[in-house]
Amino acid sequence: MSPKTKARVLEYVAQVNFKPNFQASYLRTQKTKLVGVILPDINHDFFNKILKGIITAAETQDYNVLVLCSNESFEKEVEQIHDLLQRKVDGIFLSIAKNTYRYEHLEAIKAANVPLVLFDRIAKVVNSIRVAIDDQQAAFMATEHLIQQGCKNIAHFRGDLIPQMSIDRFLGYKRALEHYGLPFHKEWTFICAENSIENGKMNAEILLKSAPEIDGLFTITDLAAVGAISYFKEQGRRIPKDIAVIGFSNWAIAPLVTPTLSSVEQNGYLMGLKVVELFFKALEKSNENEEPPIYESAIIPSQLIIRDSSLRIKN
Amino acid sequence: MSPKTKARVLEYVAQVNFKPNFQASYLRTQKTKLVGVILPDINHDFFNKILKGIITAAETQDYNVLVLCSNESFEKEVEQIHDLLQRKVDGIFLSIAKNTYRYEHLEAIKAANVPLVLFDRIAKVVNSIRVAIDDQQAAFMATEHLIQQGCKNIAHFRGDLIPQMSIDRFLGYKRALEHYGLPFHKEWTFICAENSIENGKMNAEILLKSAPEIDGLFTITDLAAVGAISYFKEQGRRIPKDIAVIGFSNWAIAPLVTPTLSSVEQNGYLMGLKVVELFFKALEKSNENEEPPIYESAIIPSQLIIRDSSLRIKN
DNA sequence: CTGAAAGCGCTTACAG
DNA sequence: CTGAAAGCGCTTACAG
Repeated sequence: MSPKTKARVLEYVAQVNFKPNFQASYLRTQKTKLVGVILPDINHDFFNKILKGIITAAETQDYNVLVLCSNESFEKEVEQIHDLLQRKVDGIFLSIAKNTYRYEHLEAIKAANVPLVLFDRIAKVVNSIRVAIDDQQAAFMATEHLIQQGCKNIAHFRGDLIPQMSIDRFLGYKRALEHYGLPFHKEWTFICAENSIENGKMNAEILLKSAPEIDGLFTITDLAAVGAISYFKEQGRRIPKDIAVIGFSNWAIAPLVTPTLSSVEQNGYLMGLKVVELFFKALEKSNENEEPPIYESAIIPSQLIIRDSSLRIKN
Repeated sequence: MSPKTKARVLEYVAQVNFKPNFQASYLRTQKTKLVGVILPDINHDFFNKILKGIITAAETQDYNVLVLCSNESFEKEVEQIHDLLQRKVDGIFLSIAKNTYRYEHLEAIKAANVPLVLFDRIAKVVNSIRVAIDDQQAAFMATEHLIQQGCKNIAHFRGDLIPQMSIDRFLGYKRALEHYGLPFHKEWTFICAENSIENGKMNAEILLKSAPEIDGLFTITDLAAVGAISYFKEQGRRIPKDIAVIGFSNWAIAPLVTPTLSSVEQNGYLMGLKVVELFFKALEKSNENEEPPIYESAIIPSQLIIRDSSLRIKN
């Protein structure tokens, strides 16, 4: 091909704006430039921030993101994993559903040699790339804060029994009580089966009737805290003077409710960026074909956001 | 092939759980079973509900959804449309960015013979499938409600000048004033350039200083309403007695703020389902190859949610 | 260095 | 009705 011809061809390519067809190039390269994300919930502040981080970071490398929603259903999660494998995505990012306790579907991902990144809702028994916050430590901080505000009888609304994050936040709460020499009453821990205001309200009612001496509450979600506060107020308890409350996740509603809600901020956007970063690293390494693979993990820092619902001592 | 062999083959197929490779079958069928969605914003209650509807409906037909975010940028939107076309998605669902006022990129979609569904943020000049609410009518209802609550001097915080929805809500407001014989003061209409509480606060300050006689406010978003209310309260105005306020979109925060915020509920989930439904219809029709194509549209009903911020007359 | 050919995993049109 | 072959749009290994 003469340089002249070459120039003409290149010019033509630019002119018609030729772009290779990803679908076709897959057959040779075995790369789809697609990643799949499975979220347990879509109408969810925190997962949305993560999603935004994932989409933003993926785009920088010409990756597109398939978004699926398991609706907190284990069966759906399994099905969707297999759909994504069939799609031949280059990576799968998963936050596991609340009632997922078996992990064959995750092993299938590994068997297919597809990088798996677990985020936020991770499974400790599955070896994989992980991005999460240190829930235990964050819950410790939140409980410690209530103690420092003078609370002596601190209750906890936890999540379901299975999810690791729910266990860890509970353990952080318990550890803080022990650390500061406060008694742990197991009947002051309630389960919020679903993430809703109503659930928080309901638990608050049972709690207050059985243990009126409560003066502090740490809840696994902000919605539960909002529900609890609304019940406490109905019952004439002053927040934070009679009962100090702190939630978790720092949802958009936290600064808007009355009193404004203290919470633990998790940087979801950063978490999303990190998920993609570790995925790209794994992709590179997969070329080197190390055996056994080494899975990187990342802990995203979380921080206390103190607002009116727990602030008794002002300076 | 003997029936026996056939049975054995089918058995084997079931046994190894054979699934065709979508990527490869595309080459022949020219169908990717992928649709692309471009949202102007991801951390956004309403768009999230739409997204959930889209993902849910698409899944029932084995379609997967690529989610992109234009971040309200026209340039990004153009780029992402071309990415999706390169991906050979079977359909594109778009809610256009605030500052989009040229539509060559949408014409490119049509030229590529890819069904386009515009939702929520539609462009009236582009002929395509559309799913939206009747913004003008909804804004009329909201303003009418304030009038019925006895407001005489009603201000409006509108959106940017370009988006159709922003224009329509403004027109609905204006039409209601006219219909009920109230004067329209153009200096009582303010632009909320961004969807934030701060913006609402800021506009409320200017408004109250220039027109202290204001006794009603209709805002284009709930966040703007929340901001305005907080400023009014700081200034000692009682809500709704001195100033009645109604927002738009009925975000999750609306029932949680104090006073609870009246708003216009838009059923985002239903809108998402409808987007996919009209897309599937268009797919079927495209086989019939009608010329010129007829674009179906759907109007999703919206409804007033009256809460404390505007309710003066209780019965 | 260049260019033609093979092959990725399917589907479909066609020959037998 | 069955089965072999062609072809979708790329990339890559290879022959010239």
